[in-house]
Amino acid sequence: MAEQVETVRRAPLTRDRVLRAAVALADQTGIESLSMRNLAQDLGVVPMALYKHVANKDELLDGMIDIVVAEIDPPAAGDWKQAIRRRVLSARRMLLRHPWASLAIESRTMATPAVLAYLDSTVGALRAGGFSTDLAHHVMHALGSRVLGFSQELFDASRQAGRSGATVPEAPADLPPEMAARFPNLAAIATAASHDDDSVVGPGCDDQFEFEFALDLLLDGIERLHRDGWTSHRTP
Amino acid sequence: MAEQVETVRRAPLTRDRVLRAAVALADQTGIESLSMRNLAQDLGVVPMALYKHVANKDELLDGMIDIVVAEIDPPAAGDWKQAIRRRVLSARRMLLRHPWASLAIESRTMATPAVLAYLDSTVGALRAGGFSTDLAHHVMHALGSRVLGFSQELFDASRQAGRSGATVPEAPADLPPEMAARFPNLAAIATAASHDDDSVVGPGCDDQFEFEFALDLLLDGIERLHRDGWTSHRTP
DNA sequence: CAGGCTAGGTGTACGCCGTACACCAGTCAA
DNA sequence: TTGACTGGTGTACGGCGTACACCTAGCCTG
Repeated sequence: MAEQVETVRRAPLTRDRVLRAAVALADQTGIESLSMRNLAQDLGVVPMALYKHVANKDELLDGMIDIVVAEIDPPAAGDWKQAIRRRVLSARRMLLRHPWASLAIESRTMATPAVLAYLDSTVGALRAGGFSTDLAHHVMHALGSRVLGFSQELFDASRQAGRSGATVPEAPADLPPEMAARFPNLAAIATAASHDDDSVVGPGCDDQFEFEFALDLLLDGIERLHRDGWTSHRTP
Repeated sequence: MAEQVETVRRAPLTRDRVLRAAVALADQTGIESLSMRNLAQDLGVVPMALYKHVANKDELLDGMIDIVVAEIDPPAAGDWKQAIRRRVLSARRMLLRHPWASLAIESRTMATPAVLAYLDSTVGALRAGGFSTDLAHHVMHALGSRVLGFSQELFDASRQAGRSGATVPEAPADLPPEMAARFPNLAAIATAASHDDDSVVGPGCDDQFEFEFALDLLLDGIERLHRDGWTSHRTP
C-alpha cells in the first residue's frame, strides 16, 4: 500500500515559496541567471506553474524586493541620529546579503508596500526627533540616494522608462488617500512639499533642489574636514 | 549611367556610428528596447553587421557609456569647491539627458577609459585644491555614489556579479602600471589607501569605512541644520 | 453518491533575444 | 591576375517570457 502513487507528493507551491526560492536563486547565482525556467526547475515544477502565483516576471521582482526590504531592522527607540544610523547600516547589510537587490530596486518604479513602509518609519524616526516635515523631506532625499537609491525619485513620475529628456515637472502626484492613511509620515512630507512654498515656480517636489541640497550638505562637510586638516589616522 | 547600381550607397558603418545610433535609440525608446536587431534596423543593416564593429552587446553598452560620460564638462579652473560642484551638476545634466545611463553605468563592472578619465580629473581638481590623497580618497567615495554610483566599488572586485554574501576583502587590486601612468591621481589615492595605514586590519580599500564616512558626513551636516532650525523658506 | 466548479500543475507554441558560423562582394597590394 | 582582407549577409540555434488550451484532484452542493 504505497502512501502516494509513486513520488513523494511535493509541497504545494505558494506565492511565498516562489518568492523565497527566487531570492535564494538570485543570491546564489546572480540576478542575470534568474529566469522563470530556472526558478521553476529549482522548485521541481514546470515554468508555467509559476504564473499561477505571480502575474509575470516584473511582479516576481517586486515580490523579491518586498521580501529583502522587510529584512531591514525596524527603527530603534531613542536618539534620532543613532536610530537612523543603525537603520541605514542595517539596510546596507541587507544589500550586502543580496547583491542583486540594489540594482533591482533602482530599476523598478518601486511603490511596493514594504519599501513604502521602510521609508515611512524612517521619516517617523525623524519626526519623533523633532524634525519639521520640511526638513525631514529634504533629509530623506539626501539620505535616500545614499542608502539604496531609495526615494530618490519617489515623488515624481518623471523617471519612468527612458522618456526622452523632456523634464516637464508633471503632476505633483501626492499619495492617493488610501496610501496616505497607511503611511502618514510619507503623506506629511509629500504634501508639505506641495503646499509649503507658494514662492517657488512649480508645486511638487523640486528634484533639482533636493539634489543640490544633498550635494551642498556633503560639500560643506567636506570643506570643514579639509579646513581642519582631517585625517583617518589616529594620532600616533 | 546610374551612379550606383540601384540604391544610394549607404554610408559605411563605423564603430562610432554604431555607438551614437545606439545612444540615440536608447534615449528615444528606452534602454530595454535597445536590441541588436532594432539597432541594426535603425542603421539600415542586418543585425550581424554590428558585430563587425562591436564584440557583443556588453561592449556596445560600454561604448555607449564612454560616449555619454565624455559629455560631462571638463573641470574648470579655480576654487576646488566650485569646480567640483559644477562638474557634478554637469554629470547630473548628462544623466537627465540620457535616463538609461545611470542604471547602465551601475550595472557594468565599469573600467572604461572615459569613466576613469572622468574620475581622475575630478581627483585632480581636489588635489589641486590642496587635499591630501588620503582625504581626496574618502571624498571621492562620499561623492561617488551621489553623482552616479560611480567609483562606489571602484577599487575592489568584490562587487562582481552576485557572488554569495562572502565579503572576503580580496586582493587590494591597485591599478596595473599602464593604467597608473595614464591616471596618476587615481593611482595616488589607490596606493594611498594601501600603504597609508599599517594599523588597520587589512590593506586595500575599507568599503565599510567609506560608507560610514559618507554617512556620518551627511548626518553631521543634517544635525547642524536641525539644531539651527533650518528651513527652505527665505525669511519673509 | 452524482455532478460540476475551481485551484493549481502541464504541454505546446510563438515571437523575441544574442550571437556562432559559413558565405560573399568588393577593394587593394603584389 | 590573383589572393588576401574588410565589411555586410543569411541561416540557424538555444534561451527567454508568456499566451492559451488542457488536465486533474479536491471540494461543495444537491
